[in-house]
Amino acid sequence: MRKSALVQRLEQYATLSAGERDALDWAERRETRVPAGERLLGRGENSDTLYVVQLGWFHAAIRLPTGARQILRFHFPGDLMGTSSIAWAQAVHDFTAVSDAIVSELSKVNLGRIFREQPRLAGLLYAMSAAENVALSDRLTSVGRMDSLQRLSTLILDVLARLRVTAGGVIDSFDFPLTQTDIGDTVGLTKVHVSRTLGKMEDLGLIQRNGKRVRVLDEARMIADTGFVDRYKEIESSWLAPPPT
Amino acid sequence: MRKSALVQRLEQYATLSAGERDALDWAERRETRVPAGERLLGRGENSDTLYVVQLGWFHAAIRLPTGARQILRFHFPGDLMGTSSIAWAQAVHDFTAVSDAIVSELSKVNLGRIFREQPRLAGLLYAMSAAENVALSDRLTSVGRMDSLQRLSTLILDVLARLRVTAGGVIDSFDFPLTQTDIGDTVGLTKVHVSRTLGKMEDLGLIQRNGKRVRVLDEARMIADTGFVDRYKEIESSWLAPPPT
DNA sequence: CGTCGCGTTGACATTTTTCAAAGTGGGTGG
DNA sequence: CCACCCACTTTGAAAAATGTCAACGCGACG
Repeated sequence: MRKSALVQRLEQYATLSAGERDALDWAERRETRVPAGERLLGRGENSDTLYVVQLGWFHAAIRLPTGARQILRFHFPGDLMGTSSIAWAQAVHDFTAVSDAIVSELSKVNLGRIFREQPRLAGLLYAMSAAENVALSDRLTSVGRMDSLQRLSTLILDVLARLRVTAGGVIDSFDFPLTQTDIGDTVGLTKVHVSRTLGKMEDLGLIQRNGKRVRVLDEARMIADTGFVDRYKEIESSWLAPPPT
Repeated sequence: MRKSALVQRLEQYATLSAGERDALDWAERRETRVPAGERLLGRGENSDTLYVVQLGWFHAAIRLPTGARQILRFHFPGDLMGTSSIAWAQAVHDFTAVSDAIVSELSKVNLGRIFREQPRLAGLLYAMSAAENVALSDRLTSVGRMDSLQRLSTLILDVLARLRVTAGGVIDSFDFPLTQTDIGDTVGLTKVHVSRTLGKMEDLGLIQRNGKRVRVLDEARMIADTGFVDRYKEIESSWLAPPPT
């Protein structure tokens, strides 16, 4: 069996013991393919399970009564999806595959078991949840207090930073599988304004586009202009005791 | 010794065992008074401890290089503050007392001990963190996809819902200790526009103001207009096993 | 070949910001 | 007790950013 993406993620932050790895392997079930564009879980549906992204992108979104949509967050391989619904019996957000994807399930009950038997894993998951919190805070700051160009810059820098974690090297271009409507729903702009602003960013020499591919040309200027901070490089776990042996 | 507000909060979600209560009492240290307007912790400062709000309001904020500020979240009694910084050695946000307040400290190391010895508490804290994520998501949705009137409505409804949790009854007015600059920094508007929009809400008969006091007159219409969902009523914890005895 | 989703562009409308000034009220020192 | 001050709120007019509506282009796909 392939090593779970969640195990790989956690191993970036701490060395896992065999027992910890086994506990995760045991808890994850039922790998499922999800084709691009398909919704994995809709708001209001019962949710007694979480999902681990093994491959591909997802997004989490809320839909307003008016039909408007806010995309809250993207989920990459190794992310635990659906934690936001853990405190309620029904899902709070929609989860939709942005690209062809594979997930495995981790039931809430099994998560409870991990909390009981593998306290350090629990702590790491807690830290990941806190990191998610900060990512949302950064997006909120961007949407609440920046203009359109800065919002798109932070989005691109953010995606770049997250991809670099798994890519293992420094990348400066990537495939951006979102439509401009999706992008607008992420940063709080209209698709029309997204189109104009991306055009302007190209004119300014900040980025270069080729179909769905985006190349970042002047990362330094984009960072200076937005105050972007890459928070994905590390997470602190020294407050957690070493694992049981 | 007074019962910790965190214990009270958790007891709303699950019946705590004596061992769980003791573990929390033991972990919390050093109550401190914080006068209104004082900053408890600034971004970038070392943070090896979390804070439990015992009394009063705080807000968590980010400051941009430009000087702009985004207020991310308000913390009420029973909230665990600083969890967002748990994955980093330095604080990520500023925490400022909105009103005169009292906090106690809960060091990260003691939190680690709770995770090891009281797995169900760990699970409850995880659920609280997930709930915090959802609250941020709701704010992001409001700022990203609603106009000024709706943003202010959701803010007022949100504060109202959170105060009702502790007030124990249905309240329809409350003291709002924020300046209009603060409010604007919360919902992504200028103080000038906040002033205008609050005036309009009064004209429309949605609210009524008296100094710093706000009375909600037409909650039904505000809810219908925003799709607001009160998520503070309950949190699910049935995926957690009963506490050790 | 036609259709459909997506991106682009233009003209115009609306919302929100900016800048400036005046009003208000609570607190403080004389 | 009064006068002043300071932070905050309110108001107006003009500017800027963003949204809306509509048309067109383009490529993928049946």
